[in-house]
Amino acid sequence: MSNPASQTLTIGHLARSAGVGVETIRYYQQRGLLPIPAAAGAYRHYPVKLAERIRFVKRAQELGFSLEEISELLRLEDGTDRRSIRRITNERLEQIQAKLDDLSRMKAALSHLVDECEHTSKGQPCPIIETLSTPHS
Amino acid sequence: MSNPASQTLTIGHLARSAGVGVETIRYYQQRGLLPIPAAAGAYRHYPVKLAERIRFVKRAQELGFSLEEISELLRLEDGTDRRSIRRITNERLEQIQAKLDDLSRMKAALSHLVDECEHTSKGQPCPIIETLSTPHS
DNA sequence: ATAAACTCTGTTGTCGACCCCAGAGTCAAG
DNA sequence: CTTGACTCTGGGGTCGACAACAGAGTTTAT
Repeated sequence: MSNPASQTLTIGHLARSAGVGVETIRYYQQRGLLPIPAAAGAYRHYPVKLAERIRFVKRAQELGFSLEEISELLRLEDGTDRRSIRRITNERLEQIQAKLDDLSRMKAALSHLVDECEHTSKGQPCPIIETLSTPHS
Repeated sequence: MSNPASQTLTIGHLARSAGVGVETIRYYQQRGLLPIPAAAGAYRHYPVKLAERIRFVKRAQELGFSLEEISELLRLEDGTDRRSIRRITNERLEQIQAKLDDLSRMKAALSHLVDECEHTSKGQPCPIIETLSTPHS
């Protein structure tokens, strides 16, 4: 405890304070999302501020950003290059839209099939199996 | 070519005729999605019919079924147990709906942010970065 | 008859985002 | 000063659906 400011934590405390596992932190370090502080003594001392950075990452993940995209965002973290930030975010939006369209198609197709399956007589083959069995519509 | 009916193919021909790679077929065999024909001679002879089964799998995958779910469906392939087939399909539909809701939330959040980012003055911090940096809304 | 192309079995690698373990060293409390 | 909880490095394992490769044997076309 010879730190002047003492605004540092061990990796375990940092992990708990950010709500992640220790391995997550180490993984982020490897990926370049977090700096690796120089070891003072045998253990490293992590600035408290890093907890914010970790939560940044976690929130971005909840919005569907990949760690790759997030490290791009982190490089722009000062917020000055808004055009780039919007570009990344818009790319994400396009991916989301594509996935939404995809899923909507699936949903429509499947609910249609369930519907048909419920309304065709028992003599007929099951439309779900039928559809999967024959060249695609 | 001493086959009587000769309705068989080598694995490579089967793969091409079904539009997949040889490894895919072997993988499906391991997973129990495809039977492993007894080897006649050194190579195995694959009934042409298997191509249909493979395409069944592929179409089901396009609709978002996992191989695990697909093997359930294959066990019901005769189409007699429609209730089970509908159950599986409905489960899939629920998963799809959940994912749709998820993505819609993300989309709303992100487009809102992009919008804000475009309309706040340059002196202010970028709202996208801001949002990612502070406790979640 | 020979070469190209294929098949067989079995193993390993890929992607993404971690989790878990081992073994050795270290720190803080009692 | 001991004990227990922690940290360090380095490795391996996980999930899903394959792809790639190795090395040996086989078939087919020329």
